Amino acid sequence: MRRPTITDIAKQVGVSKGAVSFALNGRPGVGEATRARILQVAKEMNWRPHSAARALGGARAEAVGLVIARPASTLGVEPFFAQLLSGLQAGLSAQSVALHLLIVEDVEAEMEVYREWASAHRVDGFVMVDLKVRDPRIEVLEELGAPAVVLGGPGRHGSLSSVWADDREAMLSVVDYLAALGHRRIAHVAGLPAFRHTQRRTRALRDRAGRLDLEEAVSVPTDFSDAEGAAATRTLLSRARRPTAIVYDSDVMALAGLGVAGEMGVKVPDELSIVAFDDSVLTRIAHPAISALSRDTFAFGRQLAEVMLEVIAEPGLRRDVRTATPRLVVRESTAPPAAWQGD
Amino acid sequence: MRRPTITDIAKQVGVSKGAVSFALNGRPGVGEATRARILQVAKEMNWRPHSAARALGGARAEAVGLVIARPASTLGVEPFFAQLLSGLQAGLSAQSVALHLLIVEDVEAEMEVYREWASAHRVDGFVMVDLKVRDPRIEVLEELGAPAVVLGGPGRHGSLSSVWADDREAMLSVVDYLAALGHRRIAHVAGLPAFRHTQRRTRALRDRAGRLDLEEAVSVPTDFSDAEGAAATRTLLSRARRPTAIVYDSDVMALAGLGVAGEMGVKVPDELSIVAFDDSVLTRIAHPAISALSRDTFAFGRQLAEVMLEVIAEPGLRRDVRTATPRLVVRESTAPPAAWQGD
DNA sequence: CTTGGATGCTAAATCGCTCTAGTTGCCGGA
DNA sequence: TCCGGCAACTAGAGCGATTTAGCATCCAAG
Repeated sequence: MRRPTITDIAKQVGVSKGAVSFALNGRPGVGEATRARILQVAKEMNWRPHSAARALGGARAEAVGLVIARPASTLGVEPFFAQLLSGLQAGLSAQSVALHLLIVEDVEAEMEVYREWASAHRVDGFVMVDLKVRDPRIEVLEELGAPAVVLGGPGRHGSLSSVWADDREAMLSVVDYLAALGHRRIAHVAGLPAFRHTQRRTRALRDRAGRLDLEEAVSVPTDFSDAEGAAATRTLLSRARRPTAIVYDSDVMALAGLGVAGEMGVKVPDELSIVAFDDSVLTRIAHPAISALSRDTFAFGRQLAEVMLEVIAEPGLRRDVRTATPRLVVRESTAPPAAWQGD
Repeated sequence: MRRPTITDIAKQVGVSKGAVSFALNGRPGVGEATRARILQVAKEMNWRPHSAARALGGARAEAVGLVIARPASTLGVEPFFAQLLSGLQAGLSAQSVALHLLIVEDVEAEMEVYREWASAHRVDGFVMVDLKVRDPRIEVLEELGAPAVVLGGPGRHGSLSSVWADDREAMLSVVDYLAALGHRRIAHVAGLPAFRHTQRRTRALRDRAGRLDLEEAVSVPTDFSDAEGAAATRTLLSRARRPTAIVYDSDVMALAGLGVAGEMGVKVPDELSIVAFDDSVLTRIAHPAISALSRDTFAFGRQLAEVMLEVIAEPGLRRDVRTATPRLVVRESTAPPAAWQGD
């Protein structure tokens, strides 16, 4: 048995297709009695809209697209994305807008999907994550003229809207705190250098190190994996004068680093303080629990949704929203350095 | 400037729409020379297909749907899904079939999405995960007549195809190993009792406990969260005669349990052995590293894709594929119980 | 009694593509 | 020379919805 169409409903009720369309979309053009009968029959026949047909007509797709180009192994462990997705979806579904998520191999594929979805009216707008230094996706989205919101900033995202947290500010607060505890040799196990936020964090550390006159402040780039996080930690702790504090760009790497410290007999927090960018179950589960920069990622996703809906409603609008700066939650992994005896 | 359509191409080349359609889809009906010219112009105009229009005509959507009804907090930490997705996508994209992923609040919403996507021809088939005891989704999918593959089994999924790993066999291997080490009191921190696989694991433990004449073998249900995993562990370890081994239904809960053991001064593995169902970075990162039931989740996803494509190609076909049983990888968290002195 | 404007509805065009049923032109065979 | 057959291509219907133009009908005001 075929799926019912508005034509079937029209026949059944004895009115025209147009009338049915008006009734089902709650717009004027039909009387109350007819409208009620149409809705009744539609329900009985278990009718539901054919989104492809709607899209053809040029109507709203009532969906936004999110394409992520990342190896799944990275994606899996980071609670950040799941939380973000959850918030995003909550915000969108309030206006019954769906979220179309696709995970692809690389940025090339990601841009191709943008083009396809845009030209097929599959979505009304895009959310772009993992802003890179000189990001080619910006240009594609601008060219397509599709509403888009970039997660990340500030700046460097052309004419697109953005929602961002201040990574620089967050990093400064961590460095200040560690310096106040007495740390003079601080290392930073960073993420992919191609990411804008990695760059901002790295630069923040360097800037502040100069101002505070720290003895050492290195950033070691990694690919965000636990393996490279562990390797970087091993290298750092093998030095003659090893750092007394390490800041990790993700919770997974922090956990891996904690493991390496244990394996090398370096006591946390007595001989080494550890701080993680991004908070999650992992930092709380660990022993000792890891001090982390925490933020309400769910709320972040919600804000993203809000901005997205605004931009869709009013194309051409450009919004730049700065969200709350992640705040340092101190747990058991940070303490004054062992050798600290005043300045 | 409007997006180019086949009509534009037809005009430009000087042929009919039909010819263009034939050429672009690589089917007979046009000469080689014309075909080449059409493809050339299509490329120049940067044309790409409008999937909605295709779907309207009743053609393949070249996409499969995966809807997950889970709180994002659970989703985020478990690497299982990301790995699975990755494998699934790899398998599908080999035939350039896309994957449409949606995360929803509950099973009701999930079924609604099934109906919508099916009636809108948005996907050619569905992958269903998290098979429940008496699962209402089975009926919906059968009624829709859409090709579908269930992850989980064996049995209890009506006329739908399935891909599954033998949870029972896996649990038995763990229990046998622990018993061989000398453990007589084994606990099981289980997942949601509504899940089929939770049920199978629980039953396997109970069955084997009888056969091996164990002193104790309890299963404690949880919601898969680290919080409940920790709470269950606390309760178990607070008993007068506490278990000497605990099997956790997920890696996250195992990690949480390990934390609780540390906090209560129970030494792992000397006083307590820990085993995790599902392997990942987390079990390797932990200290001591956690013994876990490991499987190639990526390959699992790939197999899922294969079966999905087969079922789409030949509707009505029913396949039941049993994949490799997860194998126990022994790490540092398992050992003979401290008090063990022969029988 | 006529006119004007709502109101309630219909008919048909439209969106981009696929696919079937022709139509045309050319080649080879009798 | 004529015809059958095939390859190459065209015309146009159809997919399920939206949307616009237009047509009755009815009521109120002049």
